[in-house]
Amino acid sequence: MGDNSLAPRAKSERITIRDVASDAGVSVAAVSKVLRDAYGVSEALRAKVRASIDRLGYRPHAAARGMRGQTYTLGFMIPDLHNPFFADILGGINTALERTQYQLLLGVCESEPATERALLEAMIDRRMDGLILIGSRIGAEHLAALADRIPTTVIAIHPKSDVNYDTVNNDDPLGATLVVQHLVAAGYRHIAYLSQQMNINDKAMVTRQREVGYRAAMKEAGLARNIQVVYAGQTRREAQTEARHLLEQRNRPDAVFCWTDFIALEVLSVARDLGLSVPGDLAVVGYDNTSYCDLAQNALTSIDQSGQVLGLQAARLLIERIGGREKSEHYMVTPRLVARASSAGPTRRA
Amino acid sequence: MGDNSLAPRAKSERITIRDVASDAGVSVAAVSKVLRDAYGVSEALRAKVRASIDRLGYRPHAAARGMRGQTYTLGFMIPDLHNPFFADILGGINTALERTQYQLLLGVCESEPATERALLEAMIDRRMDGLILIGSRIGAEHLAALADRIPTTVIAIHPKSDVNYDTVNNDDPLGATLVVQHLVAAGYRHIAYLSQQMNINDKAMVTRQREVGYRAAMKEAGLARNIQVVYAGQTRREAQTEARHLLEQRNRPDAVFCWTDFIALEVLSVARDLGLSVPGDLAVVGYDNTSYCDLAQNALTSIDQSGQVLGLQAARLLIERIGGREKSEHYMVTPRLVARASSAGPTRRA
DNA sequence: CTCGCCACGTAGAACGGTATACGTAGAACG
DNA sequence: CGTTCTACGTATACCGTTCTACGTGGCGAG
Repeated sequence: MGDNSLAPRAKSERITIRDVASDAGVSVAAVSKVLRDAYGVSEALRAKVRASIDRLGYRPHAAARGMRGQTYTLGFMIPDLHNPFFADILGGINTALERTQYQLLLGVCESEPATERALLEAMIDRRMDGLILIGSRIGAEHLAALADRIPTTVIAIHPKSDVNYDTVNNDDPLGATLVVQHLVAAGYRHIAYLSQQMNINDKAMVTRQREVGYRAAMKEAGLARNIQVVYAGQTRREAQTEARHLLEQRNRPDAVFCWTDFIALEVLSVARDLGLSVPGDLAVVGYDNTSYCDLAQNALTSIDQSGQVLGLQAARLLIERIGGREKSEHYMVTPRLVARASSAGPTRRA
Repeated sequence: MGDNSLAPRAKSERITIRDVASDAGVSVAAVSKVLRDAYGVSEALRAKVRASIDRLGYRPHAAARGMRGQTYTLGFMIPDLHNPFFADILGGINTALERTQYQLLLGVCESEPATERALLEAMIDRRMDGLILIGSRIGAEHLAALADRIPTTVIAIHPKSDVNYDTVNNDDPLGATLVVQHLVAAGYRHIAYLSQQMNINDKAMVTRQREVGYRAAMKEAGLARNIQVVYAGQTRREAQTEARHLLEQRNRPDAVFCWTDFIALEVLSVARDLGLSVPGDLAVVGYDNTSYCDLAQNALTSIDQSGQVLGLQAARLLIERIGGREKSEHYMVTPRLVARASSAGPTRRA
C-alpha cells in the first residue's frame, strides 16, 4: 500500500497544518496564526501561507482545534420542530452565520426540560463555542449555571433580574395588548387566550408574558370579567382537543387569541368543523406572523416579531460574547400587528 | 485555587479520563476500553470504572475522541427549512438517535448545490461519523466521491446504478400514479403536475420520478394530450406566481398535482383568491401528507410516505454502515393515498 | 518443567491543531 | 554606541482521547 497513489486515496490522506507549513516554508505556529488571524504575522508571510493553503486545499480539522481553541460550532436548542416560527429564527441564524466559519449543532428538546438538559450536556461535551436557546424550560438557576460555563444567548425568555447571558425578545406584553385592542376595536368582547401548558410556573416564559399583557389590556378595556385563559398541551392533537372544548361550551368566546400561529391554525380548523364562520362567529388571532398566515384559506391576523431578525440578532450577540464581551445585552423587538380577514369583525345579530 | 471547591468552578475544571483512571486505580487505557465497550476488560474492572465515572460525573470529551476515534456526531443536510415534511423526517431521525450517543449537526443548503458542497466540506472538517442527505443536488459523481470518504445515507434520491451509499425512498412513480388514478376516478381530466425547477436535469430527483409516474399514468388513462408539467422555483413566492399563471390561463386545468404539500397549500390559496372553488372547479393534491393536510381549511388530499419512517430508517442504515457494513441497502416505502375534500370531485355543469 | 496461548492490563505514541514562551533583528532613543 | 522596545517567527508543551504494542500471570498441553 504505497501512499503515493495518484488519486487522493480516501481516508488518512488529509492534508494537515504541517503539510502547509513545509509547503510555505514556515513554522506550523505561523500557519496557525494565519488561520486564526492572530497577532504577529507580516503581510508577506500571511500571503505566502494563504497561497499554500489554497494550493493544497488545506482545511483545518475542527476536532483538533477544539482541543485547545474553538470548535467553530454553535449549539442551537429548539423546543419543537413543527412550529414554523422556529424555522424563521433558524433562517435568521443561518443568515448571520453564512459568512463565518461557524456551523450549527441542532438539539430538539420537545419542550421537555429533562431532554433539554441532556442535550445541553451533549453540546458541552462537543465543546460548542456558544449556545442559542429558544424558550428554554430548564429554569433560571440552571440557565445561570450554564451561561457560567459557556457563552449563551437566549431567545424568548424574559429574565427577572440581571443575568450572565444575552437575550433576544419581542415585547410580549405589548404584543398581547395590540391583539386585545385590535379585537375590541373590531367589535369582539369575549376574547379568550389560548396559551401553552407549562410544568413550571415561570414568569420568564413568553406565553406567561403574553398572558400578563392580555389580562392588563382586557381590564383596561373594561372586559375584566370576560378574561378566560386556557392552557393546551404541546402537541397538535392536544391543542385541537382543548380548542374544541373551548368552542363547544355554552358561553363560547367570540374571539380566540392563540399564543402561536401554529395553534391558531388548529383553532381555525376546529371552528370550521363546528360550522362557525370566521370572522363572523369567531375571530382568531395568532402570534409570530409565520408564512402560513398569508395563505388565503387561513388569512390569519397575527403579531409580527420577525423571527429572521430575532435569529440574526441572537447569532450576532453570541458571536460578540464569544469574542470576549462580558456585559450582557438584551435585544428587544417591537411587535407589530398584521390584520387579516380572520379578525375582520363579528356579524351583528339583532 | 484549590480544585476541591464545592461548586464546579466553571471553566477548566472538567473531569478527564485521567481523573477517572486514578480514582478507580486503573490505567487510562482501561477506562477508555470501558467507555468504548472494547475487548479485554474483566467484569470487575468494568464495574470499578463505571462506579468512578458515576461518582465523578465524568463525560468524555467529544473533540478529543474525534482526534483518533469517532465524534458521535452525524451530519444532516436539508434543502429547505420551511417545508414541513423535512421536519417529519428530522423527527424520525431524532427518534432513532434518542437512545444513542449520537447528535445531529444540521446543514441547510437552500437547494443550492454550491452551498450544499460547502456545508458538506464543513461537516467533513468536523469529522462527522456519517451523513444523511435529503434530495441532494450535488450530482451522482460528487455523491459517490463523498460516500467514498464518509458513511452516507441518502433520502429522496433514486440512483441509476449501484452505489456506495444507502438510500431511503418511497416509490415515487407509484405515488404519482396513485394520484392520477384517484383524480381520474373522481372525474377530473385535465390534470397538471406542478413540479420544482432544477438546475440539473437529474433523473435521480424525486420530482422527476414523480413526473415519470404522472406521465405514464396519464397515458394509461388515455389523457396523454392533457399532460401539462410546470416547474416552479424554490420559494413560496415563485410557486405562487407560477400557480397563478397556471390557473389564470384560458384553458386552465381542473386538477393540480403538486410535488409537495407545501406548494399545494399555495395553490389552494391562489385558487381561493381567484374565486375558484375546491374541489368543484379545481382539485388540488399534494405529496408527503404533512400535518397541514388535515386542517379543515386545507383538507388536502396527499400521498403519505411517512417522513417519520423515512428518517428513522435512514438513521438506522447509517449507524449500521458506521458499524462496518459495506454492502449498500436500499429501503423503499410504499406510498399510500389519503383522500380528503380537496379532490372530492368536480361540479358537473350542463 | 517448559512452552505457548489466552485473558487482562498497561505504557506511550499518535491525532492535528493552539497557546505560550522565547529568540532575534531592526529601529528608536539617549 | 549600547540599550530598550517592537514586530515577527519559531520551538515545543499541551489538549483528552484512542489505539498499538507489549508485559504479565495462570493454565493446559507436550
